[in-house]
Amino acid sequence: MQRPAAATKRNPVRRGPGRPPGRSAHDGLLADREALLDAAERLIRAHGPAVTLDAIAAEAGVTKPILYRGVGDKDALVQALAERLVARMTAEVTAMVARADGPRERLARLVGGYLQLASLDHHLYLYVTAGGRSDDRVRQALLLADRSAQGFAEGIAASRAAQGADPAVAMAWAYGLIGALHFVTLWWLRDGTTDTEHVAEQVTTLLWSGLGGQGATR
Amino acid sequence: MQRPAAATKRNPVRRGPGRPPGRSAHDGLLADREALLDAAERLIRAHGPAVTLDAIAAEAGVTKPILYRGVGDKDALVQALAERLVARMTAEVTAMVARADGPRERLARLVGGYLQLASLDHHLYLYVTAGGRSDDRVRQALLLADRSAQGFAEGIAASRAAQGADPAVAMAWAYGLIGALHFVTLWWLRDGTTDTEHVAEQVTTLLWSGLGGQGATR
DNA sequence: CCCAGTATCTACCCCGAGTAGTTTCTTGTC
DNA sequence: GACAAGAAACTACTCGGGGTAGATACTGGG
Repeated sequence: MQRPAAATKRNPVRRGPGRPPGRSAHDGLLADREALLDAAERLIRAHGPAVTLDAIAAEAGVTKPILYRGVGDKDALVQALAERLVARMTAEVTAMVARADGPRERLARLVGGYLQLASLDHHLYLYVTAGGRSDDRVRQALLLADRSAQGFAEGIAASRAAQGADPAVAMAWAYGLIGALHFVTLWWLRDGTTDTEHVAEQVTTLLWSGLGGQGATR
Repeated sequence: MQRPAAATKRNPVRRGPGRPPGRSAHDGLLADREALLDAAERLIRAHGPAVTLDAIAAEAGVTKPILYRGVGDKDALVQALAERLVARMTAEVTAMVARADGPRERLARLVGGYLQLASLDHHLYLYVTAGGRSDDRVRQALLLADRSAQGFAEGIAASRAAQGADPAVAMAWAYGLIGALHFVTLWWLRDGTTDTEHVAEQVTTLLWSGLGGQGATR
């Protein structure tokens, strides 16, 4: 029940718990949600997907409870980062796709863009696709997919409907597409045997023409 | 430096560390590698993918160090279980595929078999695809894929060569295929909106004819 | 000036992976 | 057959990361 040691009012030797002295509120603009997520991204980019929540909080200049208040638990962090990553990738890929001629070329740009963006952010990509702690492993694995499948599915359904084909396949196709992209990305990030363009072209061919390959020669 | 309590020679009240009395060696045939893996599978099937190594050891009638001696660390366990699962799935799917007519029908059986077998063993499937602890998350995600991609790739390369097409796409296609199957499986296991056959048919169509869909009407 | 309320930190808990060290059994040797 | 060296198997620990409780300092209204 006694002050730990010689911790007089302005003594910087802090020991016990409690809000630290100094630092009046609104001092720096620390610790809002976006700043926390920015710090997490920075650290993951720099140190790989194995960073701890303590380290992320420290990078943001705060401590764990603040991180929990602002973002939530680790699953929530992963989910928030996934949403930001998906938003960025979607925007970039959409822009790439817009500058394309036929539908096949659009697919080619999508595949190439996905590979390229994932490799640029590959630590973050890994954190988001495999970083979770949840018992519900499925949620983690499908996080990226869930966020982008809706958009994919709409595109697929619209395209199919325009062709007079059944649009009900959209969801299954969306997850299949993303799964294919994801695994090829992981494989390519790990082994990196071929160059991007080559792999992208191969995957595009698979996704466009299928194993049946009626149009595969190209 | 004294015996904990009243633990006389035949007193079943064991306290301190040390090999337990009784149990002469070769008593029961416990604790060989296969028995350990069997116990792990049993427990995962029964209790989901969140089982601990302690629990697995207990299920096998031994303790953690024995599990480590027989199998290795958690990554090794996951890998060993993945190999067994892949072996079983490959055998079953191969048998199914053998009873099929054309190449498209073979693909359809492969897809359907994959979905069906994964759903039968879905806890184990999740443990193997998402259960690892490794910092190298990629390895975990690709474990199943690595084990089966080789076989897929050979099949693809052979088929392509027979058609006079470039077999170099085989590896990329194999990972793409498995990724598509895996994500559709996860999605379907989680949401389960449609019945197996329907989803399998949709995925088969995607993989056989692609998004281009020159032969998509079937 | 004081008190309620709020912000933030330190120090802890929990749980699971992995390991050290102790005890018992076995087997070879005299 | 007694004994010692070594193998086998256990208990109990450390370590590390996620998550939380409780202590302490700042802020603003009465």
